[in-house]
Amino acid sequence: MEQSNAPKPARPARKPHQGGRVTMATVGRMAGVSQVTVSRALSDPHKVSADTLKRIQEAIRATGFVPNAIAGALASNKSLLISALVPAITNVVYSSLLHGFSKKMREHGYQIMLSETGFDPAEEEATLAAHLSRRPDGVLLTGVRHSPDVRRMLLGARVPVVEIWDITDTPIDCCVGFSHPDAGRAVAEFATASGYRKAACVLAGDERAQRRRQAFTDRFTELNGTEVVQINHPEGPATLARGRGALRELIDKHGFTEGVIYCSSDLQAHGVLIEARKSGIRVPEQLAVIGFGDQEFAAHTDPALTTVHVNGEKLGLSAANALLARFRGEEDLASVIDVGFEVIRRESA
Amino acid sequence: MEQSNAPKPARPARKPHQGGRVTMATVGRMAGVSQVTVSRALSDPHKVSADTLKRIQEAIRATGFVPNAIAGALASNKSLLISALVPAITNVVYSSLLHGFSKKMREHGYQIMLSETGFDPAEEEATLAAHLSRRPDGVLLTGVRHSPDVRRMLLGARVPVVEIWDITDTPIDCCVGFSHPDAGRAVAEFATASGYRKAACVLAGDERAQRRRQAFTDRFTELNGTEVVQINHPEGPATLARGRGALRELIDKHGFTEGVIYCSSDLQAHGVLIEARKSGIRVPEQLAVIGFGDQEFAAHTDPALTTVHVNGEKLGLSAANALLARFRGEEDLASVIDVGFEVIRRESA
DNA sequence: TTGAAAGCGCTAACAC
DNA sequence: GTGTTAGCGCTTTCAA
Repeated sequence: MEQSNAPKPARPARKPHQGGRVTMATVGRMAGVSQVTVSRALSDPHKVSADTLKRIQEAIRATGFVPNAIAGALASNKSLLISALVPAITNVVYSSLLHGFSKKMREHGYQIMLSETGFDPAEEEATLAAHLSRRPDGVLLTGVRHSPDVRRMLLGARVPVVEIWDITDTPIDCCVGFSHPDAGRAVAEFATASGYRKAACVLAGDERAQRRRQAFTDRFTELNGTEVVQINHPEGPATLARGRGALRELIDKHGFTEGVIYCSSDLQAHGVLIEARKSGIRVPEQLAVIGFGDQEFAAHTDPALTTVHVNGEKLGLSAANALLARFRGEEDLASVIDVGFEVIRRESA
Repeated sequence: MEQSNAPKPARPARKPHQGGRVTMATVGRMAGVSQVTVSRALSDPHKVSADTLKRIQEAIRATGFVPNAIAGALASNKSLLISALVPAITNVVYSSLLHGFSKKMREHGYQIMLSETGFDPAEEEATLAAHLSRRPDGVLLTGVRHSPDVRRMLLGARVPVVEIWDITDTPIDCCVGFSHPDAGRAVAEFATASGYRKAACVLAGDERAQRRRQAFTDRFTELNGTEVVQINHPEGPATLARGRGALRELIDKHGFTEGVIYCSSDLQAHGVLIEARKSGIRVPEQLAVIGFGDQEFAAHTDPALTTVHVNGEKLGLSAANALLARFRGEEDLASVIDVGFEVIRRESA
């Protein structure tokens, strides 16, 4: 009887997946080469002889082979996935950022895993955890204020991170954005220089809008010695309806009928414009209006909206470049990229 | 000398990854159990004794273990990833769909891999191929017109697919949307019933907008026996600026100064409204305006915009439910879900 | 230029 | 309740 220190005949511990899946092995068999050669043909075609390459390509076509990036990711420890967290994709500010960002990343073979956080830190944390388990090669976060757990998770994952739409001296890894307080102050100075001595703020939105408002208010008061009237809707999105309501409130409750109104978004500013027109208030003669964001429509309202321009698509692109540079392992990377902003004078102020 | 038909001592064919990565094995070692038990503790906690469970959870906390979903996906053949392709995320129509869709999917543990196709079939094809290599568990496509290659790839991947924002009798798998021609006809009938005998179409956008326009035109002509004036900007996005320009063109080149103007989007309709006001044209007395989409602002323009409402978030939710039902392997699944639309009469027509 | 072997970190299947 | 084994489909390494 044969000695049996040879390896035991393997017991099938597991049924194979449902039949028919085409793998590199299948393709290789068809082309008369091994599985590795197929892998090489795909990742480094010039490391394979022209003849085999052709046979492999034919086999791929014939079988309809689609490489399994999951297996590739596991083996190479590169997922080619980028995790992107934004507060709300229905907000054009963020979706246009993403547009520029993902375009660039896609060109380099990365796909975007996208989630909304709804301005909620707890949601951000939970979503980030879910994303990190998918082992993204990079992470895009909106804003620079994050929970300690978010920072900890990110640091632990040793993954490049870019925070956008704001800047700070202490980014997790790097940030691309602009100073919101600076923007608020710039508007206050612009308004003052334009001769307005009274002001109101119309706010709806996130913590960044709050900081713009605060800086505007402080600076305007400092320059003009007058209080700034505040209309705040911190909860929920900035909408045209809220802009209209805000002007009503300003007029009816605050008797605010002259001066400048600084809105936290173009959409609200547009609402103010509409309500002003409806109420027979002339803009900018009686009331001036300044928006924020310079969305497409801002140049085409009547009167055209004076606002603050930020190049969202370029910002998204810079963010992508920051990540890509990190993937390349470049040294001396900037950790704070300030893309700035610009006050655009049109007709409304 | 010992006989050597025993397996050869393994030669390290590959260096291990950089040190320090925490795996289930690490956690198990720390908790005094095997790796599988850790796996079970995570996926089926009640299959593990309370005591071990506690030790495992402690070990997880202590090590900062984050499960590797890539490895899980490879082993289980489930990626928990959904591929979503939309024409443009900066268009609120699509982003609000996505909002509802991804919310629901996320609740069930799925993450969204998102790409834009820019209304370009070739782009859609290339992006889909990239997505499919990531082995998504489901695919969301916008529209029902896709290249043969797209259909072939999808069928070959044997993955549930939901096509949204349009319907057809021959979906790849299933579709959730509404009939665009029906919507166009409904507007024609609404306009006719409202007493308008002359009409113009202002169009910018995709093939679906084209079909609405065509149906509107045919039906309006059929009912009123009058030609419908056409302003077409098939390339590029629908914008406020284009709406304004369209009205100028209608007035200056076509002498169109009475009747109803049907726009392919609310944004353009809003542009028409603004231009009309600026030109001293009364709406709806002289010119009536109808939009499409019922975006948030539509109810708050002045005059308020008459438009066609489609519940985008609900549509996204239905799409998610359709996929989830397929994941559950339910039988007798509807392959065409018509969510309908509604003409909303406000002040502009 | 090609191939063999090992292993990425997990889940499925089965035995105890 | 827990462990053992095999394997998911690739990439990496080394040898030829």
